[in-house]
Amino acid sequence: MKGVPRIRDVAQRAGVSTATVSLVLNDVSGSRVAAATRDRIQEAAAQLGYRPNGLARSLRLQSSATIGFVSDEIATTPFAGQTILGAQECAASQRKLLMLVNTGRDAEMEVLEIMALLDRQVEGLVYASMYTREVQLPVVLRGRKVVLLNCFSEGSEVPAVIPDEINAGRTAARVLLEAGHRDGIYVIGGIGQSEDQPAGIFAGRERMRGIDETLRQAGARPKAVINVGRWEPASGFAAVSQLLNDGHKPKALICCNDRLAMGAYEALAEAGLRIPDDVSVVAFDDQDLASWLRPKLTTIALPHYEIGRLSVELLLTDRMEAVVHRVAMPLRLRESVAPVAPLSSAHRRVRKTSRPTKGSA
Amino acid sequence: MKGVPRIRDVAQRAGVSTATVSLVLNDVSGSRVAAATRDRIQEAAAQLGYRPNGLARSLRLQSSATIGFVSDEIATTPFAGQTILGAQECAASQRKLLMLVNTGRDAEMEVLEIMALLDRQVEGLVYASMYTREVQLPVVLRGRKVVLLNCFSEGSEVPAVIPDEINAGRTAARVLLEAGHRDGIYVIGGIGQSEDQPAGIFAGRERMRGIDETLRQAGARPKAVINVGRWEPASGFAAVSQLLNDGHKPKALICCNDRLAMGAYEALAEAGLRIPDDVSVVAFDDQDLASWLRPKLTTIALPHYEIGRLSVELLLTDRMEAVVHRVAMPLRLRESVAPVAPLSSAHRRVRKTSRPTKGSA
DNA sequence: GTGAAAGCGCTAACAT
DNA sequence: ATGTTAGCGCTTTCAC
Repeated sequence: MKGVPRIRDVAQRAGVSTATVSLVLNDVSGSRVAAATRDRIQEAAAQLGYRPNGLARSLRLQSSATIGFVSDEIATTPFAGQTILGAQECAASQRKLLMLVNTGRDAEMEVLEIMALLDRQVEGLVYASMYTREVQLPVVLRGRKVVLLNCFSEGSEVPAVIPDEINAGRTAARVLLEAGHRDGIYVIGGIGQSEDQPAGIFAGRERMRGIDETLRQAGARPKAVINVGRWEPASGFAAVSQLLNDGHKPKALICCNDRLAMGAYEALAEAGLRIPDDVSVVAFDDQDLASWLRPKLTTIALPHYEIGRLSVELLLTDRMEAVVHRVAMPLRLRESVAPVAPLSSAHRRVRKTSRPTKGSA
Repeated sequence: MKGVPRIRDVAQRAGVSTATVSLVLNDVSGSRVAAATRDRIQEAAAQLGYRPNGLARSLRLQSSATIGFVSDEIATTPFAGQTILGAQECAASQRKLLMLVNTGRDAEMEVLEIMALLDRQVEGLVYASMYTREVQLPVVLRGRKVVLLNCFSEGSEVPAVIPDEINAGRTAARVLLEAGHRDGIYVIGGIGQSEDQPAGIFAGRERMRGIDETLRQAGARPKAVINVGRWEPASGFAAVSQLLNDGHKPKALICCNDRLAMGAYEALAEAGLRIPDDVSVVAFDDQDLASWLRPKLTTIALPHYEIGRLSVELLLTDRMEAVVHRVAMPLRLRESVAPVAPLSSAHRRVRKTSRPTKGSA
């Protein structure tokens, strides 16, 4: 025997047929193999370092034990890493492998890449978007076993997994309300309306819904909602600077993502306002950035890992109903929210946030 | 014919044997098939929407057209996304698929995951580390076709691809020198020595080497090198605050990564020092963060994409010599470096950096 | 209890 | 110019 050992080599060495080796190695239930033979086979396999050829096995079994992961932009955004990790770990737990493919938002490429996956007989596909949005299910995917990750598609009968943005909005509002804030609340970001997105972006619309609802239920409402098209630090800085220049005196800011909050931090600092003493800030996403800011940013986390994990789990457990699964977005309580100006009349509420220790880093 | 069409179905429909279909569809060079037959086959295949079964094909061809990507931590760090993207795109350009696996730094898991890949007959493997370091090539990988990504292994005969950190260090120093800085240069980070890493981290050692060398060649040297164990914003803040408190008057800071620079920005701001007017700052990595800072950070970029791409290219072109490929780290010239205090004697040098427009966002 | 043989879907050497 | 056949490495009836 030369090269990689085959089942035939194991059979030969153990003095049995390949059929018996297969039975033993796969531990087939209803098979009656003598204990002695069994041992001989196990030993032979071990000695040779035999490992079944997965390709041959897959061909015979008509199942590849792989799943395809299609993403529009593997890159950028904190989304990628944790999402893929969640998907991969879930797949691994069922002894499945993930085949990764990236389409770069190019429709033609997308078809090609998906076909490459299909040709390899993947058992199912995850179709992932890097930011939450509605998508048109690619035609090549119709009738396939697929789950949508971080996107959804009205009318196409496939399950989808997205973050529960509405509840995240509620959480953000609640954090502020529980700290006693009712007045002077400003929202930076809004629905994220822009030329490209005249109706705003999904996260923006949903977060606003939750914020508005919860505030209203408490009889409060934002002093103003500043729509921002690009949710980047520079826009956050511009928006908040403007606000301050216009004479507004915010007591609390809900920033529609961490990056806007970063800009807000700068603008507040420049105006000599301290966080959270003068102004409380709460945001969304929980990028790494959030814990790099000083004081550390209280934010509602995108559940990247869980979204990836659940998508694959649905696939593997064959839960293919056209349901939109909304994954909870957990609150990361840090240092940027403080109770509203504690009056001399003693402490108003429990204070969960530790006071930011200025200059201690 | 029911279900997915097979080569047999195409053959039947075109009235030929499967062999001929294979010849035509694979466009085999030395084969003489009548143009008419050829057309009939093409048409039949098209009508049926026939696609060869990749598993069967791979089994027959003894080549799976897949490559394995093993990483210690798919997650965190900006590394993941772009690196995987580079690897995937390069693979795709050769019609190969990437199988992704993550070991979570668990040695036992690592072996299992790698075996899963090997069982699937991957044609080669990329073994990736999320931060540059020396690794011990896992025994299961010995004798396999593997390239090390962002890591290297003395003594194991495999190629490695890492960022060219030494030259990055030189670049950082050069940027400052070219802006006229010679005195008052401080390095924040150093070799990154800590309890865990008593000899410092690879990036730290190499960056320092390049910095020292270039500075020395210009007859300059850092006023001080502040070693920092954890290269995070908080440490950068602490280090620079300390410096300032101790009465130092830095004119330029080389921060060993962007995150340290973020902390440095804060410390400088708190001390009322402006960047780049009072202090120039240059850093390494080019995380997203770098362009979020105000003023935008001049930094030497980690070539994530190229590292991923090159690793796969080496694998696919079979360049398996045990060479350490050092990928250039490009300079991202932004706003955080300014010429040293322009004397009344007119402009000293070309000024490439645009003046940071305070407050314009 | 174990082995012989068929067959997963494809390609390639060899016939014709 | 096209068809026949063997075989990639494995699993799984079905005989014995």
